[in-house]
Amino acid sequence: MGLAGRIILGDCIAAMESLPPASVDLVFADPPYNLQLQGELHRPDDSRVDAVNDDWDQFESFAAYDAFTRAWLSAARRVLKPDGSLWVIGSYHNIFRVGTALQDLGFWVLNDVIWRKANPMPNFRGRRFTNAHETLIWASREAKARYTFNYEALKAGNEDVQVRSDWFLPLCTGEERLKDDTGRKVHPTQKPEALLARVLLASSKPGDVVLDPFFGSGTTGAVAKRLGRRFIGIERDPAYARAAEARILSVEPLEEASLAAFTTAREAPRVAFASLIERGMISPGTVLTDEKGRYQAIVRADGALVAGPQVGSIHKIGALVQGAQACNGWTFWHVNDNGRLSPIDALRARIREEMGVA
Amino acid sequence: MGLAGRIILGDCIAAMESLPPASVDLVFADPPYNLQLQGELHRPDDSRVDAVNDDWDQFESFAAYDAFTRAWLSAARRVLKPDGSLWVIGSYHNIFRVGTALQDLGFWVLNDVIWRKANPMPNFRGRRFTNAHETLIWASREAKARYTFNYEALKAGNEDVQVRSDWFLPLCTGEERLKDDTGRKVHPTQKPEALLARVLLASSKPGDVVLDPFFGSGTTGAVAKRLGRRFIGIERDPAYARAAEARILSVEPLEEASLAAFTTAREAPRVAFASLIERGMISPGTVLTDEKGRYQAIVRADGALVAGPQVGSIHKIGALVQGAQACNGWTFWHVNDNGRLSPIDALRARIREEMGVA
DNA sequence: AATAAAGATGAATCCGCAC
DNA sequence: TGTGCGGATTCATCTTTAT
Repeated sequence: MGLAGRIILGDCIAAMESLPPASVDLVFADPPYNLQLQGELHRPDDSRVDAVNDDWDQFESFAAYDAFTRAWLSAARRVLKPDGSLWVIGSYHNIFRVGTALQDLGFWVLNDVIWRKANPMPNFRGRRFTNAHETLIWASREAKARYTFNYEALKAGNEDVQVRSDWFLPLCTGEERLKDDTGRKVHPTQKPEALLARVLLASSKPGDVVLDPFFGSGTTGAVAKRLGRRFIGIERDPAYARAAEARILSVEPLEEASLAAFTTAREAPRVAFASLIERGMISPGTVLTDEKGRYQAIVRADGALVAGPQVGSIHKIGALVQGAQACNGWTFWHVNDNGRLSPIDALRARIREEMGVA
Repeated sequence: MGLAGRIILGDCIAAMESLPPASVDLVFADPPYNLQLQGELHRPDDSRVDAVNDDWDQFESFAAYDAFTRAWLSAARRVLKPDGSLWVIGSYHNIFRVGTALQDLGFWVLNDVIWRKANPMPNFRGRRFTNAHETLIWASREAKARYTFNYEALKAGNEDVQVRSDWFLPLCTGEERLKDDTGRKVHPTQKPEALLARVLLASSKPGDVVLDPFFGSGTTGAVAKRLGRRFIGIERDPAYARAAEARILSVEPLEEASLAAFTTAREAPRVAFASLIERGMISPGTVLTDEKGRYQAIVRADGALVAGPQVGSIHKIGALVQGAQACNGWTFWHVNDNGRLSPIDALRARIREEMGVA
């Protein structure tokens, strides 16, 4: 088993410009945070906090950071497919700059998502609230994009309740945290795989191409490989890139059965109401009612419904009799099935079953 | 007892410019969010969502919104004392613009704080994550300010634990929500008093002057009066200002002794099956069975279960394989744990223990 | 009167294909 | 590129009505 993706060594803007346009389904970016730490930070016991102050994280000014941000976001936008989307993670130091820049460039914000940390670092000086979260922005390439969102699958894994914009997850520690020979962490801001897993499961499909322009220790690549996505990682530090490659090589992809897309109600093939009549499931002249028997309509041979002087589709007539804006006729209208009311949607389900679509 | 503060009727920028410089200890601002709503939105039951589409929330472009933001932030900065601080609340529609502007103007971000809504409006169309939070930015007037932060009092009121940057609070509804004679809400975006109470308790002292340039229905004034702070509220809509005045007049100030409480709302402990997978307690592809091994299902990476052609939650699939109406998947499904079947509910209990929600 | 069922509602950038 | 229309979609909480 190979890498199941590629790691490009070099500057992320140049590397993205070398990629073909509209070739990427999803971008996940964890850009430098522009932390303006003044001096070193010490814990109450005087031990030094291993803060994020590597060279790559220093920017002279907000203007320089903004220019850098616009440059990489523009490059990312070029390589994104029209229906692709982008995630960026950041903290209050940089996320407002990033959010403003991506809105200005035409990205369309879909959600901001809060990663609530289960075990954040306390505020040792007691001068602020414990900084217990980071912010992710999820945005489509443009306002009208038909982006991927696996709503039903996420809901099924979440007690049948739709997933909220605040996610509670532990930090990346322990076994998962990459360490070098001397036991020191390889990368200062390694993200937990659980976070990337949620991102990829929510907004990409198996086989999609996921680009991470700030690859670092390769969490995006590791999770992409495991979840059957392809990846492109760009990293300018050879040491990080080597660590990422070794890490990803040891990842086992999951079986297809635990990944396959399932057909949702939205994607299920259309069934015409007339086909119920053609198959003899409903006879012309049958009286349909709503669940409580308050409204009724008569089935015509051509699949239209009649309610008084009105003729129309099951949806139109359903809306009309209720005085509603819209109506799903499949769930609204019922037939009398041996003395019990049953929605005509049950008949549609039988047809779909025959068609071999669950 | 009078108002214990003043309400200025008029444009907030002009009004702030008429105030003396360096005269205010704290600013709390709830500016327009620039929502940019398109058409109407209906709930699945066809009822119409009462959207915020008031004139005051309409801006021509991001540039226009940015200009407005910079103008009011500049005016607010002038009236702030050197050691004063400022809070702004917003959503992803506007908060990045606000955060960028205030950083550019020299404010120093101390925290971003997440208001996690206990009862947010769902995403009715299932196209995004539930937008379940709003963001507050807390910033001092300048980087070296000796701002007020009542660390010890907050910690003491929070079970001796540092207060985190994510706050779980319900929406402003019920009795607290101001209604007019016809029973309609007075203001479309009234904030909960508990939110303002946390802000004022954290970052102001009794007797401090708190300025709210977007006073609306006067939540800031009501809480300020109750907590023994003075307030200046600026509101351009006379109807809102009148409602705010009447509201605040009926507020009783609290005794000083009872001011310190920083109580946390109780969160319903809910563990998603997907989180067992994220934490590596169950691997995708694992076969779950019932207690007697009669039924089985495969765990997907996203936390759904697969049984033959069917995909769904642990509860839905549990019900389906049994032909039952409903099923508690937590107690029905078991994993093979070293040759012994153990209910997945045992794994959930371990997570709950970690979360401290036994 | 007490309990249950039904209705209302909240800062929302909320569809997609065929013609 | 616009229009028409099939038909898919909701959670927690508080209030009102029914039993």
